[in-house]
Amino acid sequence: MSSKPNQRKSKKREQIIKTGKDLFLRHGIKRITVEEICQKAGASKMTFYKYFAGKLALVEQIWSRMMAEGYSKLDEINTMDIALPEKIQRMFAWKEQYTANMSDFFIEEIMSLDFDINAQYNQKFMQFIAEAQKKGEVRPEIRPEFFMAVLDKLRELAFDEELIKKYPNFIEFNREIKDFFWYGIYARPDMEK
Amino acid sequence: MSSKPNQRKSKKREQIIKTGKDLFLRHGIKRITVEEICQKAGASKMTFYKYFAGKLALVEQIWSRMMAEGYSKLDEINTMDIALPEKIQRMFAWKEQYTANMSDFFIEEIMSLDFDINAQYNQKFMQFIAEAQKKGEVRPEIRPEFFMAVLDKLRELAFDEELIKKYPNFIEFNREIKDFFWYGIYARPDMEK
DNA sequence: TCTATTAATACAATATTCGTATACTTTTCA
DNA sequence: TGAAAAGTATACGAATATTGTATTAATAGA
Repeated sequence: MSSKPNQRKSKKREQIIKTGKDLFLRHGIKRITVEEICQKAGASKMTFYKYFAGKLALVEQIWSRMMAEGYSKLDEINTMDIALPEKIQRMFAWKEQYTANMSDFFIEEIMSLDFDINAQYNQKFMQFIAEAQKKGEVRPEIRPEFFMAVLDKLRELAFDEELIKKYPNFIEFNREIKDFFWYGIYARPDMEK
Repeated sequence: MSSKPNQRKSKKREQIIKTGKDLFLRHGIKRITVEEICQKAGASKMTFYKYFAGKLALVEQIWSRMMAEGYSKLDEINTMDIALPEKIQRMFAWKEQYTANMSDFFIEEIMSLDFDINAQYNQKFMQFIAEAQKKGEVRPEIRPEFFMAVLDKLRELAFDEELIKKYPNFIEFNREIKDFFWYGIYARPDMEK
């Protein structure tokens, strides 16, 4: 009765995702062709297009899964009975480790695409802040809408080529933004670096 | 009186080589475009084509320099007053460290091209063997011509896709070949692994 | 065996990359 | 300073590579 077969469970599909992720993370998106993924994944091109509308659809699937991991981690850390600075530190630590083997190329490219999942993640993040606000860990007068606007603006910085050049890599640059964001927000800027 | 100006000393030229090397090692040759190199090197395409006939010419230049480093190291180790096994071990150690941050892609691609410099390196290597032979460290009945033939045949293995798949990466595979080569050659196969 | 899935190949439509021509600006240094 | 050398920006046709689909055949699981 199921018009769509067990597409989610196809081994080939999983193999394509796995291979694609590996290649994208290492080399970035534009450098990798569908055919290369298929070849390395041991699947034919037809199979690829059966499961994905195109290269970007695959990227979105991969990114979505990665963001899901982010969700879990965010939740996990948020549930912990520790202070905000400690949470933030742990989140950064996790993210740093998580992005350690992503090439700058990939990060830069993925930032320039905007998938729905990103918006969802933002929302999740807003909630996190709102909760911290309720606990009095973040200045209460800041509005969620302002958060969003600031986040957007800061993201725009990611396209300032000249600025980026001043950093050894994109991860460093990203950390700078995050640091500013947090230290500008947090009520006690004396937290350990 | 010099018809060719100081092309060898051009800063842009050096920058292109440096950038190209970095990108090629990380991602392999076919993935990188001339324009990308130029952009990252801060040079215009015209400048690129002024100094290099094309992408492959740049690759050859880069590879040539790397091989030159290999020469020096080979010489340096060979001059040392140590036994052959120790020399071999040091050469391997150096090569491993040297190739550690080369992507498999680059290694695979560079092997499939045959630049003159490779032949020269082979010759150098033959000399090294010949000397070891004189000292009685390698079986004396093996002829240089045989060395060459064996080397060629072993290199052909590098195109056996099926075989390569059995190894975690190209470097591992390479080590297997080298190990076979040496242990098959060396008079005392009991040398430490 | 029947049905799903996958493969192999060829293909037109597109997109990308190459390498050069042209006209221009900046650097170098005698 | 001013001529020579080095480099830039842009545009472009030609060559190549990539995409996504159609077709036909092979293969594996229930």
